[in-house]
Amino acid sequence: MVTDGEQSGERNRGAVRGGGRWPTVRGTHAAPARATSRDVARAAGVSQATVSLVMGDKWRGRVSEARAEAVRSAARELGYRRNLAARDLRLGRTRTVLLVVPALTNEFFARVYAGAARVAGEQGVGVLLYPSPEGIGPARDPFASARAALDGVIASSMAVDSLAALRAGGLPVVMLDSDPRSAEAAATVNPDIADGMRQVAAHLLSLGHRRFAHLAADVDSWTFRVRARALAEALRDVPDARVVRTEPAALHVDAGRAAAERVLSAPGARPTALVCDDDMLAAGACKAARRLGLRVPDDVSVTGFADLSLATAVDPELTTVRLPAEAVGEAGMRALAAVLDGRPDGAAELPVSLVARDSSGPAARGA
Amino acid sequence: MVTDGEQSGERNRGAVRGGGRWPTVRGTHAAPARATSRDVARAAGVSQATVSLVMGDKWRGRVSEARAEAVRSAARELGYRRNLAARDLRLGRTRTVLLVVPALTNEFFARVYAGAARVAGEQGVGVLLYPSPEGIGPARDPFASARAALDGVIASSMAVDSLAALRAGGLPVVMLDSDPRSAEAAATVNPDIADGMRQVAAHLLSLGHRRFAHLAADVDSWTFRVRARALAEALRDVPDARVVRTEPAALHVDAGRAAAERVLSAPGARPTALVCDDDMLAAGACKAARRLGLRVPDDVSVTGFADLSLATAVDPELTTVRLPAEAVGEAGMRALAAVLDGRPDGAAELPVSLVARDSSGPAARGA
DNA sequence: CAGGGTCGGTTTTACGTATAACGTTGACGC
DNA sequence: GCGTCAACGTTATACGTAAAACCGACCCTG
Repeated sequence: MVTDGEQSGERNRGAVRGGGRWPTVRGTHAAPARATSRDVARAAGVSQATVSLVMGDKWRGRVSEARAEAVRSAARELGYRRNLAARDLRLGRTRTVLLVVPALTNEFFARVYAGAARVAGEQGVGVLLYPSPEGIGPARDPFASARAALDGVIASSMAVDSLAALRAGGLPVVMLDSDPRSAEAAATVNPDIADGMRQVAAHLLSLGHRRFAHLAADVDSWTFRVRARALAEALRDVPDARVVRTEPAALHVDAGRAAAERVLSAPGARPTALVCDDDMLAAGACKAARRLGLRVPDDVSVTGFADLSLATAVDPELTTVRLPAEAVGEAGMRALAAVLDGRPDGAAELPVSLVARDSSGPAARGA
Repeated sequence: MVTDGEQSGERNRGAVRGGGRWPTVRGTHAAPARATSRDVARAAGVSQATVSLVMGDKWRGRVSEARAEAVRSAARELGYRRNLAARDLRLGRTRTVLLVVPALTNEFFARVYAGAARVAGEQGVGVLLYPSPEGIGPARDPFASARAALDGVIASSMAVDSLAALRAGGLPVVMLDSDPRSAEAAATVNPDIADGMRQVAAHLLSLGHRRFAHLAADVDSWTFRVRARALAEALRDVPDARVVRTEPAALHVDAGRAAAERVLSAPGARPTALVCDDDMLAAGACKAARRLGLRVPDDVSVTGFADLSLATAVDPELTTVRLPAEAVGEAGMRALAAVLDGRPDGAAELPVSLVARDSSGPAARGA
């Protein structure tokens, strides 16, 4: 039934190739010599095409259960794994997506990446990173570092100001932290930022705070605009609540410290609560308070955003909003996979939660 | 000279394929329809093989300068880029390496990754990450998440206790932060940890410190063993210098705080300087000091290791040893590339430098 | 002038997979 | 008993590249 001996010459050649192709490093270096679908076919007594069908899970009405099982067990026996290069070549795809984030050294994005990479690993796709060398800010040429072909793009709105360059490549794009109504993206994934800020406001209001300062980040992106708007809306209905907005500060501890020093030493009634756009700014605000001889939270409360590890490294530990960074990455990757499969995906919104720690407390009486 | 019309049917089929293969997402979606080496060959009036030679930069004595230039300009004209899937298939390689690090959320490793990814990008290779889900600690099955074929591995000694599992795959391995004399790795890349610790010791000695505590990390890996040894050796020749070693603490701020509290409140003469294995431990030590009513650096000096962004986020800012994390990643990637090219690479040692900030100061007199 | 080398290319082939196109075998209705 | 159809597989082919094998022409050398 199965022609057997005729192909042995071909196999021998394969062995020779294996020996020559792998340079012997440091003396010993075994050639992997992986099994191909043809090897599996031979072992299972079927044709190569059948193996492809079974391994690709496309055999529903085309291969009998018995043969399918034979193929699977032969594959297991030989340790067969599909050659991804050959598969990609045949399918004309890349199994590679580009993740555009401002900076990996920002823990939030490192965690977004970790989440995306985990899902990508499950799906057998690779994640290329566009490492913006300059930190937070628009990436000039997202393709500069990724000359390789791509299947799709996941981008943070903090790294790209316009999708024009990305769309020019004709690639589907999933946006993170961006306006869900943006029609440019194939899908969007956002933590529920507005809700987070509402929780912060409710927390501080319940502690008796009425004079707020909003320590804003200087990044012009959806996620920060939402913070500002949500805070303003949450305080609108409280009769005696007031909020001043500092001039925007760069996303660094030191910029946060400088901005906080200014607002805390400004003339007039001092705010009793500093609502910061990010944990790094909040850490800076705590430093500022200490330098001015103020105690946190006795004299002034401080809240952050993100819940980075930094939040518990500083003293006092920060009250902050925990953003599901890993989940953002995971959802982004899944959304892109869906789009690539032709299933259009909509806008996902992920829940967030307030973590109350030591940097917030009751408002000082009559201060 | 070049047969021209005969192949047009083939090309037409290609166009049809392009239309069918790319699912139309959200209405408009242009098919990329990339140029192949054969298209370039036709445009330049040469054979496909010649294009391959020229693009692969292997034409030194095999193709005339005139033709090579013709090929290059035709390629530029058509926007030709090599199809990596086809290339990989032909060469039997993967252009993918695995980076095994304890955790991306550890800023040090995020920076190592960033460096490696940058070099990898230049070389057109992808970097797969083994994301150890449990934080610092040995990775059980480095291949579990990376079922794809690999060309090589870069691993931190903090993530793998033994190379056995990696070597079993028959892959070349570059080790980071590991014993350079280890014969198992094809190459090693290390920051000059010993020198860093010597600089710390010299700095503190010059400030008059004589009673030291070494706040050690509980990770059993080369990089931490070297810290301990180098500190001991640096103090050996100083007559009245004494160093106590705390029981090892996990690499977290909180563990550092707990260990520091113990050593600072132990009976007997209190150490005037806390030498910590990592910035996170140092941050914890500062918290501990404050809780015990001690001032840093007036009552006790604290030093860290790594120079993470955390070092300047806490108050006071940490005196620490700056480790060239990005450079470690870059060197690791280059070393692996060298090994893969058959050029064996040795042990690289990268310079480090002490950054003196506010957490270290003159030893308290007679304390 | 024969024999060999070198230069500058081309032809051909194989990498391993997915899938369109094409048999083969029976069962079944009429 | 014959056409039809479905179920089950197989054959053949193309994806785009790299490189081995081949080949003509020209040059040198004895």
